[in-house]
Amino acid sequence: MVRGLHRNRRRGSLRSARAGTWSGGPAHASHRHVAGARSRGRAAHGGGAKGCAPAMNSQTLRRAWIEFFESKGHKHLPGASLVPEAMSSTLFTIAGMEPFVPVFLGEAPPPAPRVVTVQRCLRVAGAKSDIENVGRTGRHGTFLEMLGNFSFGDYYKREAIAWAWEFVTGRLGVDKERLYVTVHTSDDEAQEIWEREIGLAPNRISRWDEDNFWTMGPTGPCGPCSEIFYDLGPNAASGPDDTGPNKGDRYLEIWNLVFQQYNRTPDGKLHDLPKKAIDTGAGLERVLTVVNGKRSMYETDLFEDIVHAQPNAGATSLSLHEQLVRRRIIADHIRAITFLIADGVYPSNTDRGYVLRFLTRRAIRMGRLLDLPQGFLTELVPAVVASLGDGYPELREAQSRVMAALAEEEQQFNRTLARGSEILAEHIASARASGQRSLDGETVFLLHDTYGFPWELTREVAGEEGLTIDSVGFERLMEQQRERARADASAKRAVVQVGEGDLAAYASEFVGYGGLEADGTVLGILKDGSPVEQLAAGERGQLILDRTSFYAEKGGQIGDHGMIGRDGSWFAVDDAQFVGDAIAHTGSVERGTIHRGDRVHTAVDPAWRREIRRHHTSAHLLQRALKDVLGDEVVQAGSWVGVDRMRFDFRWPAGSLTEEQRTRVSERVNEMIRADHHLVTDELPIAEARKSGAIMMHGEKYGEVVRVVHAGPSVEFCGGTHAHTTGELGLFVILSESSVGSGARRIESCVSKAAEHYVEQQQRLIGALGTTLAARPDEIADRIARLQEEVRTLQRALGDMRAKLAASDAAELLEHAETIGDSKLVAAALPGFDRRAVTAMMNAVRGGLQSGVVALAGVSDDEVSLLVGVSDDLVARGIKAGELLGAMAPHVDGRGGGRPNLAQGGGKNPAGVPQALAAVREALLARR
RNA sequence: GGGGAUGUAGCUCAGCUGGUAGAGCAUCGCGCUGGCAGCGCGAGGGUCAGGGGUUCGAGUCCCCUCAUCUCCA
Repeated sequence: MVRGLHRNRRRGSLRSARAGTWSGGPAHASHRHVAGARSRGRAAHGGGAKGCAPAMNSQTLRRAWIEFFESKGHKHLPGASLVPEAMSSTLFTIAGMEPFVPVFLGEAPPPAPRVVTVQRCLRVAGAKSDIENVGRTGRHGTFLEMLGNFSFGDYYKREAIAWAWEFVTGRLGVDKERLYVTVHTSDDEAQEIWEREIGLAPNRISRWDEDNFWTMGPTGPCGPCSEIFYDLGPNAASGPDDTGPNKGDRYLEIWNLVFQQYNRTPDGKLHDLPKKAIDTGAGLERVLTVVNGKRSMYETDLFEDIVHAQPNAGATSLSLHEQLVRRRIIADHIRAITFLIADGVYPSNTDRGYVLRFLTRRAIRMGRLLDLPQGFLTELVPAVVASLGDGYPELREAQSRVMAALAEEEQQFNRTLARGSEILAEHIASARASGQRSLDGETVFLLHDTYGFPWELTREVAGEEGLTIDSVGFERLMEQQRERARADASAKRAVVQVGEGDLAAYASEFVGYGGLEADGTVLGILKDGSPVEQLAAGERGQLILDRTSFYAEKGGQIGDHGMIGRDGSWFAVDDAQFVGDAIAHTGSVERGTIHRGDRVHTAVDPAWRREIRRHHTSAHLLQRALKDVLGDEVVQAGSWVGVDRMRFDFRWPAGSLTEEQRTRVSERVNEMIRADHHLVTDELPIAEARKSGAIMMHGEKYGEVVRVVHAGPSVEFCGGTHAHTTGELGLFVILSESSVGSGARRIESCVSKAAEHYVEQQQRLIGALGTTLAARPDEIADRIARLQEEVRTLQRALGDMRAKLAASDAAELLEHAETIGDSKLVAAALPGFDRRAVTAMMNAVRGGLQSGVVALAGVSDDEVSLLVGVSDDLVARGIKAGELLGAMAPHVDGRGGGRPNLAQGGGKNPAGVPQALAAVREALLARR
């Protein structure tokens, strides 16, 4: 009875879905957060009996971790964004060591010899692989926090192992009897430390090969590792074979100690690293599980709080266990979603934005299965912030922005579902009409691929109509799609690798913040992409210097122009770009010869740099002005600074700016320019800079020391070059305001000379208009409006006149109508009639001729327009306009065709018009 | 980055295999009318996203660009 009721309600909701409203309605919305939610959640997973307080919650564990390693001389660094640096090969930060990859590779100096971090990570790389396990096992999740301690050539295996053991057994008090470790087959040293110094029995240590050799990729730093496992007990075993680490679910890996010992070169050989390093990672969620005596990380406060924050389920056919799994998946996904948006990722159809969208839509589908009210996902954001806000204060600041972006995405998905439902209904109807029992794979794929309608929903709705779906055919098409994308990606990768390898070895120092000139040494020269020893006059190439005053394109500021030279030899630079850490100066030798190893003087074109500096500063002022006028929710989404204009993209969901907003923004910037603020640049540690409230671009990662640029009320992190005072900018002008995708706007503007130039140009244009129109500038708009009105009136009058003329001409033509057999024929040549005029005449003549054939030939500009009309009664007797036209067209060197009652054609030989008209008569006669 | 779809009046959309650019709503005018989207008649409103090509002729076919939606990597 109850089940039946549920099914009916469910069906009802789907029906309304197909009608275009997925809204649960206001009745749903008012049911959120009812008191029963908490107790129901508890009861559902059977944890209600355990009344004792947890040994440690996520916040105390996070703090304990940092404090413990600080006491061992480590420097605590804040975790990096989920969005890695531009050069990274991964889409997201996937490991605690990721921000330190350049350090391990020797490309950057270590921030400190010993470092401790809590690093947020996202693991959805193989979107289909692990994600299916999320919420189902106790240890799989997409968003994770990695606890890491690092040594860069400082301490090594002995200390790393000892401290790990001390933290787990001492500080956390984990039962030693349940701990097991693994060691690499080659690593007798680690085995010995575990046995002799820790005192672990040999039967608790197992040796593995590939499982205990850590690599970052096919090449680069790598080494053996040693892992600590916790025995969850026989009840957790996944089978009789689950008797130790790496075999099943019973033994949970909580810590991985990586001993970075080698560098693997492309030939596959291992070379000893000059400085051996330690990189350890413990999953916060897993450690928390163990500390609290739970079997699943979903039973810890990190997830329970978010599961409990979810509203009550509505009508659902899912078992309690399946409901809980769905709730855990939602909890996992909303954690990832919240952090992604906070770190500056927005839902889109490419790259990171797509992964975010994928997670969002997956979570919403899960919620749908539980019949949760629309918008539930957005409402969960505060719970995530409450859960993680202590560890990540930036989350609190981002909350309203995250909710706004998520609410928009939820709405977008509802629109997608509504549209997909309509299309699906059509396909179901036609499938049923043709007596099919199943929807073919092509249809399911079309709905998914083109309209974003999830196949699970297709199956569900089709099922209600008694149809199955061809999931084999669907999966085959999906695989083809994946294959296409992969083939493309691997083809692209192969290309990128060629040519850049030689430069990666170099690093250049930028010394141009203070001045435009510097002295350096030529480290390398490239011509056509390959290294050469020298470059002679007239040759183009690239120079790599150890020190340079040229700013390489970065942060949206374009590369400098200028000269590099030594006595008598000059190289003109027209671009500067980063290649790895090296700055490549592109240009050509104007005089003499440049050799590798030359001591050279670099001189940036002062006018060039001056204009760029001013435009860069204007970007800062514009951002400040946008926030002042539109509100602080404006977030920069990229910029481009050139020598004569500037492009600024920002998140702004409310569509185009009004005229008034534009004006106010422009006025605000000019105010700041007139105030003539001095620009002050501080270099400070990142933590202090953050406190100062400077605007920081989300997703951008900075070194330990950052540059903070003050320009009056504008305070921003920035590595670019700037004007000395805002007054230098002179005048700010907005050139355009446009869209760059949903929820993002672009402003193009200019300052200084470019702005002056623009204003002059506008004045010239207005002047020219005024002269042409003989009007004062303020009269131009009115004058044009009047002219347009006049043109319209004249056109209308002309149209009427034409119609009248046509009518009288038509009357005359009708008088001359011939009778051929029992049908009438009007055949006429119309000099000066173009295609439109002939068409008008046709209408006039046909209006006065109930039954008959009209054949007209207009001639204008040496082109002939043919038109043949046949009345319906004659069409019924088999006379086709197309055939008559076919008889006419050859005489004017043309062709044509059309429908039985009206045919059009044309040709380029006016001399043939009489013959063409004669041909119609003959054709009609022949039909008799 | 690759694939699919869409772009026509202010809005929602139709326009079959190329052959005179349409409907509903909205706007304006006139008339009728005792309401809730009242009714009737009429009018204005279009570079068919932009550019190129094929063709006698392109909203329709082909190519490129842009925008939006969507899937995959």
